Amino acid sequence: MNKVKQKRLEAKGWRVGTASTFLGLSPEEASLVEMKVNLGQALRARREAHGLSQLALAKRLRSSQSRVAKMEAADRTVSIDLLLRGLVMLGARPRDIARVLGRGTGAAA
Amino acid sequence: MNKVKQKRLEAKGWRVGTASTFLGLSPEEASLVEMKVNLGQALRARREAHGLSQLALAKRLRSSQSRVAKMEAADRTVSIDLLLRGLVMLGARPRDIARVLGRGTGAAA
DNA sequence: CCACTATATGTCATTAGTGACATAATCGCA
DNA sequence: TGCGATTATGTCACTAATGACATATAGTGG
Repeated sequence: MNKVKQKRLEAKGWRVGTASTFLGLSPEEASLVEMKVNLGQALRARREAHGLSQLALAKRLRSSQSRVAKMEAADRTVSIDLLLRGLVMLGARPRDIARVLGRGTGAAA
Repeated sequence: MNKVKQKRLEAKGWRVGTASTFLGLSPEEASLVEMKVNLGQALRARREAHGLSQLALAKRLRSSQSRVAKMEAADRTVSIDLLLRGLVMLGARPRDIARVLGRGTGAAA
């Protein structure tokens, strides 16, 4: 797991980083969180590649800046559905999304 | 788009199949529906591979038989989050899910 | 035919996700 | 330094998703 991702998780209280953690987080839950974080990062990357602010993207999504921020941060209150909608709105096709999901953090490996 | 998938979509009123349709369904929405249908099919395949009934899977998911049926049918009322939870619960890893999402129906191609 | 099992479909109360807003950091840039 | 733009975080009313239940529709074996 890379530094950036870990920091992001810890910041949101996912309790991921330091060795003893992952306690209380089943492998299944970990998989889902991992996917969500990857999608959040991909969303940010795409948004920036499009030269859009969070506010600008929010308008396209008929959402709000704060929610976009939470999407990129993989906040507990954002669904994967919403992340996918955001990515698709930024031109991501299913195969692009597939590539993002596949990005291993080395969980099982 | 293959026959089975199309039948499934039409049955649920997604109005997909016959040439003139896809009207009122934006490319973005189509992408999302397509992914959802693929996930539903994958869920059924995995469940059957595990020799589980919908009811048995429902118990593992702490859900109900009816909801599992709706998941596999890609019902409008089921979220992609729920589908992913189901798949992960059946042992699918992110890379497995990625493969499912990537299955093109020829939308953009 | 009936009994049993599995799946499909509709409805509804409870819960979780959402958009919107306020506010606080953060980051140039003059 | 302050100012404008961008991003982060907390809260809340409203909406959509969920589990549960009832019921319907196959299919299977007596």
